[in-house]
Parts: sequence; structure tokens; C-alpha cells
Amino acid sequence: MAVVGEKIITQKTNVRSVFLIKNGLAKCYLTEDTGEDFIQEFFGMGEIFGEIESITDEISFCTIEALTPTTYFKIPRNAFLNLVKEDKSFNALLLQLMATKIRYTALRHSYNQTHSLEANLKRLLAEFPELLQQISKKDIANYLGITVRSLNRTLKELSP
Amino acid sequence: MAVVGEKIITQKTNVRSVFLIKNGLAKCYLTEDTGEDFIQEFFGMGEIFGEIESITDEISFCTIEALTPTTYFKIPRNAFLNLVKEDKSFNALLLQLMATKIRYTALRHSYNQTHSLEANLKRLLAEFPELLQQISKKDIANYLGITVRSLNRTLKELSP
DNA sequence: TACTGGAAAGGACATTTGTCCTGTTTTGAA
DNA sequence: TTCAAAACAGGACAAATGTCCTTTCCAGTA
Repeated sequence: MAVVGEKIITQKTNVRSVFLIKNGLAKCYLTEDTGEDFIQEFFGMGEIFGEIESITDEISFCTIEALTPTTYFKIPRNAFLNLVKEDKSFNALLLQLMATKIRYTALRHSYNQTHSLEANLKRLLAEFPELLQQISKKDIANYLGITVRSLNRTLKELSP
Repeated sequence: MAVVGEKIITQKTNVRSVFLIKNGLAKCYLTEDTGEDFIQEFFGMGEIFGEIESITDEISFCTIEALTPTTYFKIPRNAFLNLVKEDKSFNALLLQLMATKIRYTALRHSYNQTHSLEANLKRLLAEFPELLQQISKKDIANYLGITVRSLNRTLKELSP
């Protein structure tokens, strides 16, 4: 269980477990040397994280922070790696998840880089209509890689 | 073997094999409805593609096109999936590759979105000093998600 | 050889996005 | 309830980036 604002994983530290969200919403972000945050994705029910670090055996490249009270299953790294090694269906499931994530991420970044901010925002709000109620403007702006000022401007243009 | 400009995989078609590059350089890009291309990455010796589509069993989300004469190993999809299922060390290697790709891609996009074009270009040229000799400006611009005009401007600012 | 198309370079201007502010509203803790 | 800090909103201007265009150069080919 994590309260709002709590960091479940901290960037540049060791990851000793893999997490599966039972309930709640968390953001996954990288803090750059400039002090800016880049939000890579949001995690909701059923989503998993910590698996990348467990497989590559490197420190975490991102921070996971609860946006709402968040509950999760926590699987120790060794248990996870054993499951991957010994359980064929778990292994297959993990491969599916990772392949899907690679594919989805590629499609998203491609869309974002080739479309206007207005188009990106429309698409985002169409996919998550409740987004503005759930997440701060700062976070949405960081997700889109823009400033809050630009976000506000574009929101206004969207609904005149 | 693929000649320059040849498409090894075409976007939105079925992928029947997994490829491993022996020699040469290829670009991996997505063409959007706007007609613009987004270059996701460049593939060189030892790199693999087609594995995502083979695992998720979906049509290709990108095109792979040879930039130089390119030779490769071609593994039929079924043979690949069998290897993944039956060969533990191959399976582990694939997991490593995919996890590394997810990690690397996240780091790259985070850097790109939080830094100036000038910083991104510097970083890219530091990592691949020969890039300008090997790849057209159009491709570099598509990779960075900018126009050739902006690329030229920034290149000039970089070396006055 | 002469021509054609693609890549490159960069000027001039338009548009988008960021920066810096100032003020208001909301939220959470004392 | 009261106060401080954060979130929100948006004006005015600056900076970055794109669009459109003309020119040059070079490779390949009729």
C-alpha cells in the first residue's frame, strides 16, 4: 500500500522486487539533470513494473510514484526470476507483455512526434476522458513533453 | 541480402520471419497518416527485428529498409517461437534484449524531450561521429523529429 | 553530352512554444 | 478557521521551429 506522493521505486536505486498494481494509479517518470521530469507512462490496475530492472540487473531508470492511494502485490526479485525461468506460461505471458509495451511505445512516440500538440492532446483526452480530473496539469504537461502554459493554450483552442 | 532502399519488412504487412543483421545498416521507421516518417532506430550488425511481431502475432508496425547493402540471417517465425519455447538460454537472451531495448528507449525519449535540439544533436553526434557521412539529413531529421531546416540551423550553430 | 531528380544550403517570414510575470483559486496542515 | 504552499489561468514578449522558396551541386541515365 502506498499513499499519495509515495515513491514505490526511486530512480537510480536498486530494485529488489517486481510490483503488480491491485488498485490505484501511479506515474512512472524520469528526472533529468536539468531538473525536469519526463513522465513515461501511467500505471493502473493490473500493470507491472520493476521487471525491467530485475531482468537487466541494473539500478532503476525511473521513479514510480502513487498518484492515488495504491495497493499492489510485491514479488521478490528472486522469486520473479525463478518464475520466469521455471514457469513456461508465466514466461510466455511476460514476453507478451514486454513485446506489447515495445510496440505500443513505438506507436505512441511516432504519433506524438509527427502530429501537432493539438492532435496529441485530442487523442490523449479521447483515450482517457477523465484525465483532467485525475491528474494535475503539470503531470499531463510532463507526459506530453510541453509546458503547462502550452497545455492551457491548447486546451482553450480545443473547446471554444 | 538487401540492396540499398530495399524493404526487408513493410509496415502493416504480416511478418513471417525474424531477422538478424550480419552486416550493413538499416532504418526502422513508421509512416504516419500525415505522410511523415518517424525513424524509431537504426539497426546494425548483430541487431534483431521482427521478433516483436512474431511474439504478439500482429502485423508489422514499422518498415525496415536497408540504408547500405545489408546481409542477414532469416529465421522462420515458427522456428523462432520454438527456440523461445524450448531453448532456455535463447529465451533468457531474448528477455535481456527486450528489457534492454525498453530501458534504452525510455532513457532516449526522456533525454530528447527534456533537452534542447542542440543538446540532442550534440549527444547524437558524439555517439555516432560518422552519422553525417552515412545517413541523409532527411533521415537524421526524421529520427530527431524535426525538419531538415532546423537540423541545418542547429548544425551551423554547433560549429561556428 | 545534356538532362533530370534528389540532396543540400540557407533567406524570409509565419507559427508554435517557452519564459516570465501577476493574480486568483484550491488544498492541506497547524 | 487561518495561513502558506501549490495548482491554475492567462497576458506579453522572446525564442525556437516550421513553411515556403530559390539556388547549387552531384549522380545517374537517356
